[in-house]
Amino acid sequence: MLIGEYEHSLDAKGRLIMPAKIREDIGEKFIITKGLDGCLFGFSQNEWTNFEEKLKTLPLTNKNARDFVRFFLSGAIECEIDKQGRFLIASNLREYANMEKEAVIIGVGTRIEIWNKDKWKKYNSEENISADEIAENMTMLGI
Amino acid sequence: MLIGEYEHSLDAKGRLIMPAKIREDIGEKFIITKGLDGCLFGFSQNEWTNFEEKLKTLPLTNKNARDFVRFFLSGAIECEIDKQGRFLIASNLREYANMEKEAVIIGVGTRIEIWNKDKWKKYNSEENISADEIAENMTMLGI
DNA sequence: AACAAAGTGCTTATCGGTGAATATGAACAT
DNA sequence: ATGTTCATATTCACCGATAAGCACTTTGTT
Repeated sequence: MLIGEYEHSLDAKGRLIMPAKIREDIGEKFIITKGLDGCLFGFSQNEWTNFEEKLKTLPLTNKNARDFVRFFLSGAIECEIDKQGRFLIASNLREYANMEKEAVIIGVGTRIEIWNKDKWKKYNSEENISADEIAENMTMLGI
Repeated sequence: MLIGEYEHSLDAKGRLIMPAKIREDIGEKFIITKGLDGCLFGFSQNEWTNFEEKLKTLPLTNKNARDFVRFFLSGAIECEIDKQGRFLIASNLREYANMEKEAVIIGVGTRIEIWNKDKWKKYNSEENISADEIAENMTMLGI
């Protein structure tokens, strides 16, 4: 189970440290893709192959399906954690998520998310994340 | 599994580098053909025969189906990757996809797609996909 | 035969990715 | 407080992938 929030910084070549506590769970090789709200998603191999299998079944003839598959697969890349615990974030993904220097990695259960630090702070300070409100919405989901 | 997004440029003779990370999966010889949404499709030998099989099952009696099959088969050409990792895009296909200089190759699971860079950027900036839609689809697929 | 156009192959320079070495800092035990 | 260990940050050097230019070969046309 992926949890926690970790701050780290990219080096000159766009590499980022994978927090020690997450390394085990995510595996030595894992996949990152474009995510929602301007962050990047990171999946373990297991979670990812699961997802791929489902994408494969979508029909080529349906435009919506094509768009969806293109978004995730073209945005995806396999990463490997090097001996020093770092991994490279491909330049197009760095661009997509506005990663320059300071980054935040958070664990969200089945995946991790990688954020530009400022964006993450801002996202948290906005009132859209009042805990009360979230709690209220949860009741609808039956929790 | 073909994934990722790679930018490269055609040389004066219409050759394009096959990204190193894709070369293995697609094979030394592969097939490209006209694709949907104004790009070119590229298949490994295996995926191509797979695709052909599917086309074969379409009913000859249906005009739509006949058009569909003609579209893909008439445009198809076998390509070979040279010692320097490049392949030639036939002139009729270059014309079809408006390939001049800058190109983008993306992996989409069972195939690659080759886009004119500007066209690809434009495609991405259009709201083909909204975050909500993606989120919705993700839940449906159980991610 | 002469020429143009298209395809193929080679060479070189540059840049990004990769690995190693070292420095910094936090956590913990003595 | 001191030293030890582990995790993270930073810098540097090297290597391979790619871009670009050029030359040669093949093919087709006049």
